[in-house]
Amino acid sequence: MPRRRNAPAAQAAQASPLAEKGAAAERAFLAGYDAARFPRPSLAVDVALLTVDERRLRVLLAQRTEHPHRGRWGLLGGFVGFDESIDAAATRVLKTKGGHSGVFLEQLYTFGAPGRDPRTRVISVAHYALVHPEKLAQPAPKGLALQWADVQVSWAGERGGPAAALIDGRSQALAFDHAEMLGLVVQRLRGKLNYAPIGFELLPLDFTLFDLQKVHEAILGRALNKDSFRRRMLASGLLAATGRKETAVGHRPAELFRFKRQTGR
Amino acid sequence: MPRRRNAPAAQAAQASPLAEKGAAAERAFLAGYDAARFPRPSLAVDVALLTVDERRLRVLLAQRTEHPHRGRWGLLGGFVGFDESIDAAATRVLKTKGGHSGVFLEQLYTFGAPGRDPRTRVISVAHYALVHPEKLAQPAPKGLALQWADVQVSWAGERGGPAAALIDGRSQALAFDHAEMLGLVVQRLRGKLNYAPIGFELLPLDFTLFDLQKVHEAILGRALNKDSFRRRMLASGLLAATGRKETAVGHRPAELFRFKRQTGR
DNA sequence: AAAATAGTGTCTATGAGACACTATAGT
DNA sequence: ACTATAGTGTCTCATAGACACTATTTT
Repeated sequence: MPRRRNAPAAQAAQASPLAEKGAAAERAFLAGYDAARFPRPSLAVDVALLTVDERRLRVLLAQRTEHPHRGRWGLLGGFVGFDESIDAAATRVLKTKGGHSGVFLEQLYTFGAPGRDPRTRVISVAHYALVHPEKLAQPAPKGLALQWADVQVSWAGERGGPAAALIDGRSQALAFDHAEMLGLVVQRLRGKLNYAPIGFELLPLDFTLFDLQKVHEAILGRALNKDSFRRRMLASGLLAATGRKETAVGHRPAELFRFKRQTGR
Repeated sequence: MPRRRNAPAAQAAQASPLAEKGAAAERAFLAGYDAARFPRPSLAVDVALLTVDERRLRVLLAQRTEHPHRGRWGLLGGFVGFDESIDAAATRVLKTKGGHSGVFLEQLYTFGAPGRDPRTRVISVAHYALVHPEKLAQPAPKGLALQWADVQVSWAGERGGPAAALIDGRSQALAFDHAEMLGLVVQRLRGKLNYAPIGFELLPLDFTLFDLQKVHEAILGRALNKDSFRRRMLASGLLAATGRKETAVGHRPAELFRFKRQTGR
């Protein structure tokens, strides 16, 4: 996403006399601005960290240790600091509450219905992050109850709706509106899979074409045609053959590929 | 978008003894919660109202009458009330500052870089709205300087980047990060055109296939194949033939169609 | 008649799905 | 030898683009 800081201030610097008068007026206005005049909602971020393991789409949940919804499972969440960007807050929450960093992370949607948090008005900017299961071995930050849950949606295609999270096969009532957030994540992923190289974020450095297909199938919730999938992926130009093969697999070993990063990414 | 209010409170009502104890503790916690402990950013919405007129994609701009960026053109914006949902705020801003209601309106992305507003920390939830040019005749709310500007992007396809707004052919420096917002709107529209019936929002009730094609071309920024476009649209099942034809057009009149709304929408 | 767009028919290129077949590892 | 998956070749079908042609209105 493009982002810019305070560009207008930089433009005001190169001032004509008229512009200088306006700039002075603006400085005076800003000096007298009282930010506390209006009551303001609190701002939070929530992060759905996803992986695909054993053909299943899974999400990392944290058990809430505080009210509200104490004891309930929910996405990784936290408040945004006053001088902290939204991206930075999401990155920090993922690291300190989920123990992961350096993974794909993207903003999803902002939830702000009054009453979604019983404490006070809280706006939450929902994010999703993707990690491959090899990285899962990392120990959870100590003192945190974390658990990977299966993601299950009751709708097909990209229709949308809430998603359920299953721990040991049992559906969990999630905190706040996190079931809606999770459903929206699945919907976004399914849409994005058609045009963005998103599957690679859920795989280790080296992977086989079948591995990649299993990731796609887990996200889409349906089986894909093997032949067509192979051709599409090889034709995409995003795969670099390593020349090496799987070992110890009980059948003919498949070739290992790597993701060929786009130029300038 | 799915939305839910305070569902957890409803669930707490059907209480087992253990759950009742937890609910009591939660009520006690909430009674003692002080929302003012942490400094909080202000929350705003911005709305890019778009139309397609004479094959050009256009956006409604408002001239700022107050600091900061007084005199500059920007999207329609305003603060979110403490008890107001984000959607409601966007609808209200579109109505009171842009004079339009009953149009397609959707959340886009949330901008929250520190310093994007010189007053104080302001988070803005960017939206976009679509209206057809027949509705444009509505008079602007009095006292507001509003102006339709041409939207111009310097990038092709869905690559993304900021967009420029042109009034009388001259590019305007937009307030805040509104050039980024506008660019993101175009990117989103181009993507959405492939799978969502978005073009109809920019057309009057009755329209010809060529009208629809012109809308698509304005959004995509490139010419489309006539034959293929016709076939695709007729095959989509979204068009209802009216049996009537254009009149007074200086050439063979085309048949008028209507948008066949999806069941349940 | 000229101009301009509407609308139809047909050919070709491309990509997905289906299916059959061969290849190569572990057991 | 058997099993399981890898990987190739070929056929069919659906769809997009290109192009040619006819149709129908106003000026």
